[in-house]
Amino acid sequence: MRALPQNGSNPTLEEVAKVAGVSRATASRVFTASPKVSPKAKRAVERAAEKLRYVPNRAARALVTGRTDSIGLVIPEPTAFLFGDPFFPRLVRGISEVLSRRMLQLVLLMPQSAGDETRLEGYLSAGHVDGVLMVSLHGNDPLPDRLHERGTLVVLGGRPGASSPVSYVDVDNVGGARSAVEHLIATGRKRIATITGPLDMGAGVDRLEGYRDALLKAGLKTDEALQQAGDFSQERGAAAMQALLDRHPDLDAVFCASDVMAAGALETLRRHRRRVPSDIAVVGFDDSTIATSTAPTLSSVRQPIEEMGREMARLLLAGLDSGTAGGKRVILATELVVRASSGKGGRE
Amino acid sequence: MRALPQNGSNPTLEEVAKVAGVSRATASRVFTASPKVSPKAKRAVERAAEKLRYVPNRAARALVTGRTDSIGLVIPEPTAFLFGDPFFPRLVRGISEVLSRRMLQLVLLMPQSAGDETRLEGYLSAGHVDGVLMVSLHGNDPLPDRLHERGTLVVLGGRPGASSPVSYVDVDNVGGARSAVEHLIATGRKRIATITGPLDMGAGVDRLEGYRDALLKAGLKTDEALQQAGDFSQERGAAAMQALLDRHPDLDAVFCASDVMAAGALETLRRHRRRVPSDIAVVGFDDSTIATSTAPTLSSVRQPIEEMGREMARLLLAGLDSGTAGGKRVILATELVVRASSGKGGRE
DNA sequence: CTCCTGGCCGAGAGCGCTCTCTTTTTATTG
DNA sequence: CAATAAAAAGAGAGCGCTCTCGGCCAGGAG
Repeated sequence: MRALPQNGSNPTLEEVAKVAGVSRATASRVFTASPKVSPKAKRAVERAAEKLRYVPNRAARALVTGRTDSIGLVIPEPTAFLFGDPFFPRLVRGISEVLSRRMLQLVLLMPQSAGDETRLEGYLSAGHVDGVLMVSLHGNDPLPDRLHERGTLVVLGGRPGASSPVSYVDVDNVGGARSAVEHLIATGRKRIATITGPLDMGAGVDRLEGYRDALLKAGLKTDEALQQAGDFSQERGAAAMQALLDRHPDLDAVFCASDVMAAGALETLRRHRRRVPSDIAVVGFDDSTIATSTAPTLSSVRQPIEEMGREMARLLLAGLDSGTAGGKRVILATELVVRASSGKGGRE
Repeated sequence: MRALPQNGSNPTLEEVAKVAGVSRATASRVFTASPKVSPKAKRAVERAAEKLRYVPNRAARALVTGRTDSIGLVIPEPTAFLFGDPFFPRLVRGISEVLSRRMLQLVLLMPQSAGDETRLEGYLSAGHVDGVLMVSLHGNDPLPDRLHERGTLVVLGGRPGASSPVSYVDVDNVGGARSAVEHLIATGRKRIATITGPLDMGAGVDRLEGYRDALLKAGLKTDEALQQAGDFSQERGAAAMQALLDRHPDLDAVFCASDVMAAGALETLRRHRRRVPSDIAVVGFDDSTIATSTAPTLSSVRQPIEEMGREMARLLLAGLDSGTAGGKRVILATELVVRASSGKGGRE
C-alpha cells in the first residue's frame, strides 16, 4: 500500500540549505530556533523554505530528538457519551487551543473495549507520544498509574478514584452541588432529594457530597432514602425520580447530578402531574444544551469545560518542560445558573 | 521492582534480533508480516519481542517507508458545536473503530481560525498524515480541493458545496427531510412551514430541498413565506418560529432542519400558547439527545453518524490501498422517528 | 556429481533530521 | 596590527527502521 503518487516528493532540509547557500546544520538551526544563527543566514533560509514550501519532516525529527511533539488524548468509549452534551468538543477545543500554540499534535485514542486498553498501555508508554491526557475513568482504572510508573507523563481530567500520584484537573463538583442545593434551601425547599451519578466515579461521589454538605450545613437531615443512584442516563433518571416519589410523595425539590437525568426526572414528574417548579423544584448539573430545551428550562451547574481542557494541556506542558511528573491538582470553579425549574414557586 | 528496560529507553529491533538469535533484517520481516520468514525464526522473534516488551518505533518506520500510519481528522471549530449533540463522539467512534483495526492513529485537528486553516494545508500536504478526513464545511471551503490537487487523499463527511472531485460520505438529508414532511402531510397537516439550516451548507440546502419535494409531490404550494432561514442555533430557531407565526398565524406544522432549532421553536410556541401537537406539529432533524428531553418529545430524523464515520474511514483506506484518489460518494439512509410532537392531534 | 531453483537469511545502505565537535569568520582589545 | 575571544558555520555521526541485494543451503533435475 503505497501512498498516493507523490507529485514531486517533499523538499528536504538539504535542498533548502542549498538554495539558501548555507549548510544543512545552519538551516536546521533556523528551524529549531537556535540563537546561534546570523540574521542574514536566517533570512536566507526562511526565504528558501518559503520558496520550496518546505515543511520539516516530523518523523526524521522525532527519530533523532526522541520527542514526537504529539500528545495522546484518551477518552474511553463509554465516557464519551456520558456527559452533558457538547462536552467532548468543548474539551477538545480547550486542549487544542493550548497545544496548537506549541505546534503539538493531538492524537485521539478511544479504546472501545478492555482489550483496547491493554494495547493502549504498550502504545502510550512506547514513546509514541510525549504525554497523555485522559478523561474521566470509572472507578479505579489502573491505566493512569501504570503509565505513570512506566515514566509516561499523564494528566487526568476528573479526579481519580483513590489516592494517585497522577496530576489532575477537575471542576469543583462538591462546590457546584452544594451551591445548587443551597439555592434550593434558600428558596424555601424543605424536602430535597437527589439523583446521584455513578458512585464509582469522582464526579458522582463529589456531587453527592456537595448535596449532603449543604443539607448538613442547613441543619436538614440527610435521609438515605432521599438519595437514589443513577448512571447519568435519562432512563435511569426517570426511574430514579419514580422511586423517590414512591418513597417520599411529599418531596419539594430534587437535585440531579446531570442534566440528562434531570430531563428524565422532569418526564416522570410530568406524568405524575407534578408542576415544576411550583410543586417541586429541579436542578441539574452540567448546564448542557438540554438545559435550555426542557420545559420548564432547567437550572443547572455550569462547568468550565474549555478551561479544564486548557488547564490539562498546560499542566502537561509544564511537566514536559520541567521534566517532573508532578502530583499537581487544579480545581476549577463551577457556577449555578438559575432557570425556570427552580423558580420561587414553592408551596408556602 | 523495576521494569525490563533498565535505562528507561525502549528496546530496539536490534536488541530483539540479538535475543532471538537472528539478524535485524529477519526480525524486521516478522513485524512487517513478510512471508519470507521461517516459522521457527518467527516464533523466536515473537518471543523475544514479548520478553523485551518491544514496540516498533513509528518515527523510524515512517522515515523509511514514507508512510506515517496516521490519518488526520479535521473538524473546523464552528462545526464541532453545530450539530445535534453527540455528533462528535459518535463520528469519532465510527472512524476510530475502523482505523484501529488497521493500527492507524487518528490525529485530531481543530482549526480555530482562518489562519489555522492556512497552516493546515501545509501541514496536511507535507506528508505528516497518510490521508485526511474532514467534516462539514461551510460554503465552498477550498481546502479539500486544494489538498486533493496537491496529491493528498481526502474524504469528506457531508457533501461539498460545488462539484468537487473529492470523495464524500453523507446522510440522505433530502430523503430524511422528505419523509419528515410526508409524515406531516399524512397526518393531515396542510400549512407546513420550515426553519432551514444555513443555506451555504449542504445539509441546509438538502433538507430544504427534501421539504419542497414532499410538498410538491403532495400538490401543496411551496410558498417562500413558509420558509425561514436559521443557523442551527436555538435562538435563531425561536426567532424564526416567531417570524413564521407573524406571517402565517394559521400554520399547523413546522419542519425544523435541526433538533436544536426545533427546541427553540417549541419555546416560542409555548409562549404563544400554541399546543403541540394538537395546534401545530413539530419535527426536527438529527435525533439528538435533546429530542427526548423536550416537552412534548420531539419527532426527528435519525442519522447513522457512527456509520458515516466508519464509511469515511473505509473510503479513505480503500483509496490508500488502491492508490486512487476516487471521486466516490456514499449516501446513507436516514430514518424518521415519530414522537409526541407530531402526534395525530390535528384540528380536523 | 553438477547445476539450478527457490526459500531464508544477513549485510548494508540509506530515510531526513539534530546535535556535538571542529573549523572558520568576525569582533574586540592592548 | 597582532592576539584573543566570541560568534557563526560546517562536517559528520548517528537515531531505529525497511528494503534491496546477494549469499547460503536445501532439494530436485540433468
